[in-house]
Amino acid sequence: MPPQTGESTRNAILDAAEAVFARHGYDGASLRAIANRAGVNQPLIHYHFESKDGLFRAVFRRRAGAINRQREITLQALRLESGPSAPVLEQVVEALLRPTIELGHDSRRGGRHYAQLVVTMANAPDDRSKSLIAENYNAIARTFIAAFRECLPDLSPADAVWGYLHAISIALTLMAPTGRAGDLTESSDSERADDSDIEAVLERTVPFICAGLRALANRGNAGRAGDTPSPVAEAVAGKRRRA
Amino acid sequence: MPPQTGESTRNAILDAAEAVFARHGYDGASLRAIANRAGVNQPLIHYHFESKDGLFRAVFRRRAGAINRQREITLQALRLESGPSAPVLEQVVEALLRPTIELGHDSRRGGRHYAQLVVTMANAPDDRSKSLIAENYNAIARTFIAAFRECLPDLSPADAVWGYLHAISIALTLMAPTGRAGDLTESSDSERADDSDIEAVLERTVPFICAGLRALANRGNAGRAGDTPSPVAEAVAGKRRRA
DNA sequence: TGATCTTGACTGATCGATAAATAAAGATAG
DNA sequence: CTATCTTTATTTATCGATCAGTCAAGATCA
Repeated sequence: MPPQTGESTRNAILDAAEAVFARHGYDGASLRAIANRAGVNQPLIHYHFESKDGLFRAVFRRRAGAINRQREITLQALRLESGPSAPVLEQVVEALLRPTIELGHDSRRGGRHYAQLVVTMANAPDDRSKSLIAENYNAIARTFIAAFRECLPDLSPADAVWGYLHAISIALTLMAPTGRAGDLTESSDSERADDSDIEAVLERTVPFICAGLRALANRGNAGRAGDTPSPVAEAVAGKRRRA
Repeated sequence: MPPQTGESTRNAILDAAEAVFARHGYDGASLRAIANRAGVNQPLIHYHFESKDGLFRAVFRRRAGAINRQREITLQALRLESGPSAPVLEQVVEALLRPTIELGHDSRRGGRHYAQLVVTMANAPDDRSKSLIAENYNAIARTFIAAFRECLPDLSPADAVWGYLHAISIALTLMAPTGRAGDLTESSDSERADDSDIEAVLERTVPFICAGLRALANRGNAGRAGDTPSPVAEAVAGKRRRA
């Protein structure tokens, strides 16, 4: 094979690595399998990326910025649009979710594989995963936690953190569609739960998260006022000390 | 070493395997590391569990039933308590969450390690993970999806599935506390977000999920009535076709 | 000429798995 | 009560395969 631009083979290796790492994890992925999938030979990976660890970090670095840049641009636009008042919570939550979900559903490019990789790493306990997640996602987390509190002034700092983590938990699962939603739909049901339709997913998920965030904001200052439809506080707090 | 009862060494191996699998994943875990941690030698694992895969499945099987049994017992008690009317949604959601969160915070026994294992497997794309998750958690999923619809008659079957998946996404993340909640709290904040306090976590998470479920139930039939505090539908549905 | 890529061979380590020997406990028989 | 056999539990030693990483020697293009 004649030498390519250099950049194109690099990307071919990264694409292959993204897919193999996503499917088999860091330890389960072999450089031989990656080289084979990329149509190159194994020493070339060391030529370009030094080591297996270097390749893994390169895979992550290539995609990491893109999502967060898109999130921040959208959020900035929402701030301009709303002027001095706070932006609409629904739009803020959508700005947080949409880039990840769209990437996860992008099967032409390797987006789906990267999505799977992030989901796994976000919940992995090893140092490599934790450091890469923190490096790439703590800044954007703080940005959106602050935005939540702009929309909901009653939301305490700690509750904003919890709300963000809940939102991200949901978003991560939606990034890597497994088809489980369809599996759990009974055959007798009129409509199937389809995790491949981005807009349908967002129309169900954004209101879910926004309602949850508003509930956190109203927690405490609603107190024992009778306007909440159920005896929530006692049921949760008072119950259980015996299993 | 004299031969033990057999059962005690089996459990020692399972405990060690649970911890090592949780930390390094299936491929990253070596039978030698597991044997070393268990205080036995490596071939004994094959004597008791046939193969690495057999050991892994045994680890999973040992814990899988316990959580779901506890969930079903609690749900059954709620049904008896409420009589002919539907049980309180908050209590149903708590019945779903509490066993997993308690297990994840149980550091004396290996519960924390198993929790970490489940979180990883729930989002992993390989066949072993998917089949084990489906075998052990699809039945309980259908039970709680049905319970949600009892509490919220307006909740469509598909929305109940989505609500359940969202709830489980959150619960899974809470099972394996990473301390990220504390990391994301600013030092200036009055209260820290602490993921180690089970009751505090539940008091924030149960209302979040219940509010989300109710929002899904009210989706559509609330329509353009002015009682919802924000222009939700248009903002989510109409926006975006340009990035 | 120099950057890019291929080929092939090799190292040292580690992996899952197996075979064979052994030690203790329990049953059985004289 | 004791000698023998069986079963279960465990160890030592080792096999073949595979892994990441290295090196040397060349090939192909700009």
